[in-house]
Amino acid sequence: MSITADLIRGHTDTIILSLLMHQDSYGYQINKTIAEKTHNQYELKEATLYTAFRRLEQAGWIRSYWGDEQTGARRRYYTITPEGRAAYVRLKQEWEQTKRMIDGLLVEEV
Amino acid sequence: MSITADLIRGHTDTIILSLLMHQDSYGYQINKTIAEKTHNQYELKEATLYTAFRRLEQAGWIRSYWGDEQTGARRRYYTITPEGRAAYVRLKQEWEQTKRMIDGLLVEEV
DNA sequence: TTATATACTTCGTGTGTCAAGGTATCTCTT
DNA sequence: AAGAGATACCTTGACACACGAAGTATATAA
Repeated sequence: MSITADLIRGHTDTIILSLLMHQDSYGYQINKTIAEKTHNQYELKEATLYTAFRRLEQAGWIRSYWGDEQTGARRRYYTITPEGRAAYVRLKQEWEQTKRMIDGLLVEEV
Repeated sequence: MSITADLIRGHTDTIILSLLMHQDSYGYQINKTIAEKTHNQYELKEATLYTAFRRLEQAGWIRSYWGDEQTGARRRYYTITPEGRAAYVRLKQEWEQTKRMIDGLLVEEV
């Protein structure tokens, strides 16, 4: 989409988990939601997105199931697990801490 | 040091440039300053640090010269170039933008 | 019928981080 | 005089995440 890319690295999982906190969703929709919420400033690359799903499922933080669409392409839905919710809380705290840390390191006066 | 690690990825260069905005410095000291400023929450691994220096010098954002220490280990000092200062301004803006973006994506209610 | 949107997947590559190892000098303690 | 610890730098190889590119398949709008 624009600038950002490497700066997000490491936050992908947190972002995905965050969206799943509300409700189950599937890859394509999750990405559209991200685009929407960031006013089209950001969108995950498909490969990144699906890699993250596999990683999160591997970690036991999400579970997946096929939707029962009668029409259109099949959708693989994801649910966040209790462990995933706990992980999200941790990751969010880490984000807050990291944010403060970086802010403390970057000088104001330019 | 603690938690953080992957979350910083991509901000290393910005942090180093930020410290060089004040004054010239050398690897070891830069790392100590980071540790100090973050209350020992964070410190770059040496390999990461020196890799970053090479990358930044390659990009023309910093220049290096040997200090004239009469005693103790030799020190390679780094100076930020005008291009480096311009880059820093950009990187800091990108950080602010990324920060807002991620904040907008992470739900409050847990 | 062609293009576009929806939807998922896999493979190979690149970049940044880091563990581990190395070199060398100085100071403080024993 | 020997040894430990701090200071200071450097290189190599491995790993993880992100991503470009390509492929599959269905539905709809032009």
